[in-house]
Amino acid sequence: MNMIERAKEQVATLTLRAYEKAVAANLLPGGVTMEPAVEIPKDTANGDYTTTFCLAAAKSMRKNPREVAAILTGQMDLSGSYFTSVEIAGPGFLNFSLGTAWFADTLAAVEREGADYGASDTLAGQKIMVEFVSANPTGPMHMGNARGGVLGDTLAAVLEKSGAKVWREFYVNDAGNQIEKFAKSLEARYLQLIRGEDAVPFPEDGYHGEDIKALAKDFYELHGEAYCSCGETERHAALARFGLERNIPRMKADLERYGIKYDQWFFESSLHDSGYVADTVQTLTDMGYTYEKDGALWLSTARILGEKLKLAGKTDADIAKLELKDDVLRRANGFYTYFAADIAYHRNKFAVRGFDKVINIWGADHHGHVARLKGAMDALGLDGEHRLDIVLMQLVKLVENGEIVRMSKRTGKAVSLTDLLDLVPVDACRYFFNAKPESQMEFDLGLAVRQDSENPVYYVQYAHARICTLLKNLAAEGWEVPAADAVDCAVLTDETEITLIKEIGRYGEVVALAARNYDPSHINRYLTELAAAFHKFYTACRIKGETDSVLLARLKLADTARAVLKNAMTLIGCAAPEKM
RNA sequence: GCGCCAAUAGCUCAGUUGGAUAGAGCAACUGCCUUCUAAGCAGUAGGCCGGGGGUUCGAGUCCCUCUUGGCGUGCCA
Repeated sequence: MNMIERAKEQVATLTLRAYEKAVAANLLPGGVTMEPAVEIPKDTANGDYTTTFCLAAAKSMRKNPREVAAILTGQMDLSGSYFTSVEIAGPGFLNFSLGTAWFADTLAAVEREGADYGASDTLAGQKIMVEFVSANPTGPMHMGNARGGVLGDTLAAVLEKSGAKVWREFYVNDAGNQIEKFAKSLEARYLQLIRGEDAVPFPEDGYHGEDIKALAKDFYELHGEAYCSCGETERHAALARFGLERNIPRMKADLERYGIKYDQWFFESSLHDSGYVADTVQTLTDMGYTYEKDGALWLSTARILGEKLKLAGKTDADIAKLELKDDVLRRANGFYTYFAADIAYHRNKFAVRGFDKVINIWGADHHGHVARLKGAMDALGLDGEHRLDIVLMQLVKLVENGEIVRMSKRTGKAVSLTDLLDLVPVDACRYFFNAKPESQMEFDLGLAVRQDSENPVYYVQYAHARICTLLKNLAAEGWEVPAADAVDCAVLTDETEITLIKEIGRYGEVVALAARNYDPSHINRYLTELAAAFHKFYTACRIKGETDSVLLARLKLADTARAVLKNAMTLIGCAAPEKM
């Protein structure tokens, strides 16, 4: 249980105990069974914790909420608790104020738990896969992939911190139509090198990027004209294989520069080769979810989703309005669609590899796919509704000189991750891209280049470096950081000291929130607030030259702040430098 | 047309399950370094929380509706 949960639990217990005493003394009617709701007021003038119990329970007691509150405070015994006072406020809030017992417990918890501080076991025993980026291996990755990479990796870390066993996976789309398109594009560039640019037309829907030309050139230098006169199928296969063998290691290298490492790179082709796609489609057919039309095999998506919506309480008219459509699984030409492979892939995640939960980070442009994939999992009896979660991430709008730069592989104007990292340091990228997934973001290239002290990541890193120097200077004078139980928290009375301890104590709650909401950006904001709390403390309170008990308590407080800053920065993948 | 996401300070965004006087950073302005890192701190200014209805003790938050922006609605992936 984290420090906030412990305090909240005490508020609820104290309130209920006071209520029971009031009932026993015939001051209030009995029979109220509701659990007191405990909140943290926005304004600390209203205490550190507040309960709305009196507001909520007053009605059934046929009393005024303030009256109930007055009776409860009269019966309340705070001795031995974290709290030093309880006050009635506003329409009937009960406001509790924290005392040194909670401060001491917080410092002790950070000391005891070390790198595990902030961790919980809320997801213990859960095997979770986070699949993210999964960019097409047909070209370099772009800004949207950078955001997905940071988001996925940080989310995975946050879930790990909550006790889950997390598997990071990259799905490599090395089969299907776009690989064929990739091969045809390479083929055109390759033949152009041999026969001249005007002699070979470039496919209209091919990949126009410079990287394709470069790959074709490398291929030509390696194989010469050997693949000029062979059959088209053989040439396509050779070119595609060559291209993928070049591109995939580059993607790995780019992601590693961001500190992102996967447990597995899963190849779509393996699902086709093993017959698992065919088997999955056959299974759906055996279950009666498919039919043939116009030579293709269709999945009855409309029926599957329609029945699901009906169970959820939608009317036939509502459902009709959605104009649900069926999907092709196997084309008339005999090839399986991407959708069929994706169903097989997700069936594999659940049925073969046994993940309890699968989280996919997708670009918002794929959202039309969410319901269909979940429906297909439901049809297979794998409960996609509850076990498959899709985090939709809005795309990054790249802006340069006020102009929007399109991020498309086809136009070839994309800014690659490599380019980006040459401009902006990794820490800044990780911090910047770790934003709320559903918010659209603009990335101004001009701004990125001169992103130095303006970037909030430096604010946070500076706080950490500042503490490290401070500790070093004090150590040189013979002052060692004391153990928590040797610190007298009663001397920590300055407002900035108390705010800082409260920030430190809040960390576990922030991690839990980030995990619950699948939104690791909570950690970013927390870091800014923790750093601010330290900077304010540092400005208001001196350490050197104070009396021993004050010096030691402040030294311990600073060191504890340092530990939590480092803990949280590590969690989001940012370095915590010891000097700047 | 239908669907998903968004709309809060000049800009980028916070705002937990509905709670008390809506917050922070950047930009602007004013102060603070002979004493532990000024990449910092203190202060000033900046708001019909897109519009309108509803639900209730109480709405930025929930429901309806309208407006604006992004995205989707392929035998593409």
